Amino acid sequence: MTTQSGPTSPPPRCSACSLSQFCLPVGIPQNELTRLDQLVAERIRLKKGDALYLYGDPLRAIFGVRFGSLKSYIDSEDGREQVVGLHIQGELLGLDAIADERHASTAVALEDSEVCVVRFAELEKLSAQVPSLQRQLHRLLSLEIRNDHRMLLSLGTMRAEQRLAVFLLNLSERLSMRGYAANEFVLRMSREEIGSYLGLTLETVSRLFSRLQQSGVLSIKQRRLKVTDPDALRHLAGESCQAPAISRPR
Amino acid sequence: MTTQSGPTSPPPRCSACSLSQFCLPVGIPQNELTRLDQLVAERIRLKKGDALYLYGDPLRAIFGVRFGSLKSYIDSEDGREQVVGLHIQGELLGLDAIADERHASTAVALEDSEVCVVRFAELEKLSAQVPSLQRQLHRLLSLEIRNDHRMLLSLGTMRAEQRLAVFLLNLSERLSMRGYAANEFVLRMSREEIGSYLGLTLETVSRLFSRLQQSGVLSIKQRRLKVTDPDALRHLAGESCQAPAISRPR
DNA sequence: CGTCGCTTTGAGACTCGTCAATTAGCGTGG
DNA sequence: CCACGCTAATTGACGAGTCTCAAAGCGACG
Repeated sequence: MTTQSGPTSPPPRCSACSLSQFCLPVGIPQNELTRLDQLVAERIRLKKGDALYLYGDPLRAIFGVRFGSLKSYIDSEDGREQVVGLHIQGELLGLDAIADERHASTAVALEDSEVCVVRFAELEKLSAQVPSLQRQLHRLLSLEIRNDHRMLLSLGTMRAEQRLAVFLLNLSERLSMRGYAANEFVLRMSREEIGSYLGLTLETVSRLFSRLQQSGVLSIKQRRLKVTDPDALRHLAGESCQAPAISRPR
Repeated sequence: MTTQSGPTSPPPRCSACSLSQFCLPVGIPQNELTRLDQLVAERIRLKKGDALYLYGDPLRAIFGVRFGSLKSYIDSEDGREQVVGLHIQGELLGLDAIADERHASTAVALEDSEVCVVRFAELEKLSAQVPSLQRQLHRLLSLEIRNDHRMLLSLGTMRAEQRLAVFLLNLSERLSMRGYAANEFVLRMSREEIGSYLGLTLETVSRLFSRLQQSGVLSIKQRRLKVTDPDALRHLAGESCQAPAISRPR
């Protein structure tokens, strides 16, 4: 009930995966991909609520989301939980475990999901042999750092409404890149989980949704969200939505 | 005045560096270290306030702090600044640039400093040939992710006082690992920069210092800090100060 | 010795957290 | 198929914690 469930699916193949443009295979020539296929020999199915790994578990593998979604979180001593990642199709998780070969967070499925198991020791070995794989692994590690910095910017400088707007737009973009509707999707996290992710309470999140619905920016029923005025949402998120200009130090 | 200054120092050598236990050379056998020496052929001296790189600059190298310290930060559209890193001796910076080969933050020296220049393309190449170097690079990337997650926990769940206590203890630990006094050091960041790092205003930071001094936890004169009651500080930071226990999902 | 930047301190406003009560939705079992 | 119970979500009232604005103090440096 606590840990992962489900049997292994038929052997997956990165070379044939429709998510390869988001995941590890990016930039790897077809003939090298077969070597990655051999490495990723297993998938794990998770039911909603199942844990993929727990804080402290030894690192055996990192994981790519095949379908569904997961959250990862860490706990403070006093039992509060900080969601540090929301992982959807084609995204990797478990990267924070590489440092000392133990998972530094806990990952739980937000819905029935399936992940590909990338045994890490072998991935490292292969990435030393396949430059394009090495490149992509580094890219993904760096991207994670960058995203975390963006979250720090949210939590550090933005008011509640702006944080939520930024979060929704980011999610919207990631979903639409994967072929889903940009303005109509299902939130897989509860108000409490969203709050944890954004450094807010569940009540504040709920109130914000109500208010944004009231003002016609979006409509939300349970976790079904429709963005009715994307421009307004972008405006709330901070206008330009582009990369900030070069800054002047000092 | 804006960008880096100072001439190149005599050729540095990782194999002889006293900081090698914190930096890239960790775990690399002596005979391989000479190859790293060849790669790190340059150092840059920075005066307080000098920028090492700017947001958007093409990634040429990542950097190891040889002495001194730097902050890195990103800007939001409305001109606010979020400090995302404080880098002291032996720590690497620039890792967020790997994803798209452009720096995603700006790095500025907090005091007169010197950094080693690690040309990234060559580092990648070498790390494919030296497994222990690859291992350490991955460790450092992962560690950065982990630290960012800790910061998210701070900004997301802690009150101002606790954030500051956690920050001071973390800094204290990093300094003492490098042979400096654990309970007496100089803050290289202004109240404003500390506030930015912790998601607070400079006034709040200043008030916190005053209050902690009042209550005998520390004494601070300008940026000279003395922790007079480390246990009390640890208590404020959340007791155990150990890694949290394994969490129960759901 | 004066200037400038950083820091301190105060007063008041406002956002958001807390506590509490109510409602809505959903699965379960009678 | 409906009643029940549970969890998630909503809404309100209130207060605490920070932010904002403002003024004054302090130090460093030329």
